[in-house]
Amino acid sequence: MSWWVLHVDMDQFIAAVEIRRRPELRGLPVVVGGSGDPTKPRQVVATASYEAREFGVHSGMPIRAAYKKCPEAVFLPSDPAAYDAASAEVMDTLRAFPVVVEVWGWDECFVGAETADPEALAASLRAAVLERTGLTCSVGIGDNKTRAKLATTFAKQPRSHASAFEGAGAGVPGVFRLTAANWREVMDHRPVRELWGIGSRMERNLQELGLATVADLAAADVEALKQRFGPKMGAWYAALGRGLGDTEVTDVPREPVSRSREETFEHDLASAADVAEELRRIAVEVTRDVVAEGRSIQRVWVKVRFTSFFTPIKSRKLPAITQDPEVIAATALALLAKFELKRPVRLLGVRVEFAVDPSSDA
DNA sequence: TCTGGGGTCCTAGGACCC
DNA sequence: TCTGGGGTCCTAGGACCC
Repeated sequence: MSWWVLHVDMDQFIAAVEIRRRPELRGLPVVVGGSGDPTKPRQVVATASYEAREFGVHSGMPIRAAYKKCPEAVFLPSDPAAYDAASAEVMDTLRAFPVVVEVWGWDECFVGAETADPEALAASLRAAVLERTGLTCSVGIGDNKTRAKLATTFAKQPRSHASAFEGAGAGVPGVFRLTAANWREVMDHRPVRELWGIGSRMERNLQELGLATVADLAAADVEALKQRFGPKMGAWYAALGRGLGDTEVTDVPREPVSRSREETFEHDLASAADVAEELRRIAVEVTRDVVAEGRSIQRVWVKVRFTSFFTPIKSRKLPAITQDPEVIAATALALLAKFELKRPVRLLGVRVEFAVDPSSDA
C-alpha cells in the first residue's frame, strides 16, 4: 500500500450535463455559453461537445465565431445552478470511497488514497461516477498533484496516442499514470507550455532564456530562474520541470478571500453618468452577495475595460471593515474618479476582499 | 469573429518608520 | 551636513487557472 494522488476530470462537463437532461442532443454538436443566442456579440463558449469540437469550436471562442464554424450546432445558455448540482453529485459519489477528495472546481478534483492498485481504484471511481450520475470522467494517476493533473490530459487522449507510451499507464482507457518513473520519458521532449502553471506569457519568457522543452527547464539553473522570476516563482518553475509538486490532498475547503462581479456591456458606455450608475449598481450587488455569506469587506478594487481592451485596476483599503453597500458604492465611485474616462467603457467590475474572519484559525 | 466571468497568487516600488 | 540598512504596509500590475 502506498499513497497515490489521483486527478479526476469530468469529460466535456457542462455539455455533458446539458446532454444528460436532453438525451435527444446526444451525438449532436452542442455549444454552451452566454445567453444561448449565437447572434449576440460579446459572449464566449463555455464548453463545446466533442461533436462541436470537430468543427473547430472550443471554449473561450466568441459564440458568433462558433456559429460561423458550425451553424447547425445547438446553442444553449449557461446554467450555473445545474452545473453546481451535477458537480455535487459527482463529488459525493467520490466521497463514498475511502479516499480524500479535494474539490478544484465544478468538473475536477484531486483524490488522495492509500492503495496497492491505483489503476483499479481509478476504474472503480470512473464506474461509480458513470453509474450514479451518467457522466464520464478521466483519471490521472500520479505521485503528486503536478503529475496527476498532467496525467489526466493523456488519459483523455485517443488510445492510439496514450498507448504509444512505454511503461505504466498505457492500456486502460480513460486512465493514465505519470510518476517519477516515466516523467522524463513522457515529458522531456514536450514544450514547457504543456506544464500546469506555464501559460503563453511564461512560455515566451522561458524561451528568451533558451528554455523550450520540459527537459530544458528541468536542467535550468535555479539561481538564474530566481533572478529572473523572483524567489518563489523561480524555484517553482525549476521544480515544475522535474514534475515535482504537492503530495498533500485535503478535504478541508479553502476559505474564499475575495468575491467579484464584472459585466461586459453589449453596448459600450459612453457617458460618465452611465458609467457611474452601472458601477454603483455592481458595487451594491457584490456587497449584497458578500453580506449574504456573512462576510465583511476590507478592500475594494474597481476594474475598467475600455474599447481598446486596456484594462486598468484601482484599489483601496477601507479605513474600517464594513458590510454597508453604500460605503462600498461610494468607495467604488471614488476609485472610478482615479481613471481617465476619455474613451467608451466596455466592462466594469468590482472585486471586494473579505476581512479576515476572527472565528477562523487560519 | 474581436476578445466572458470568477477566482488565486506573486512581485515590484514607494511611503514610512526605526 | 550627510550617511546607512531593514521591515512593513499599500497599491499597481502581471500571470495563471477553470
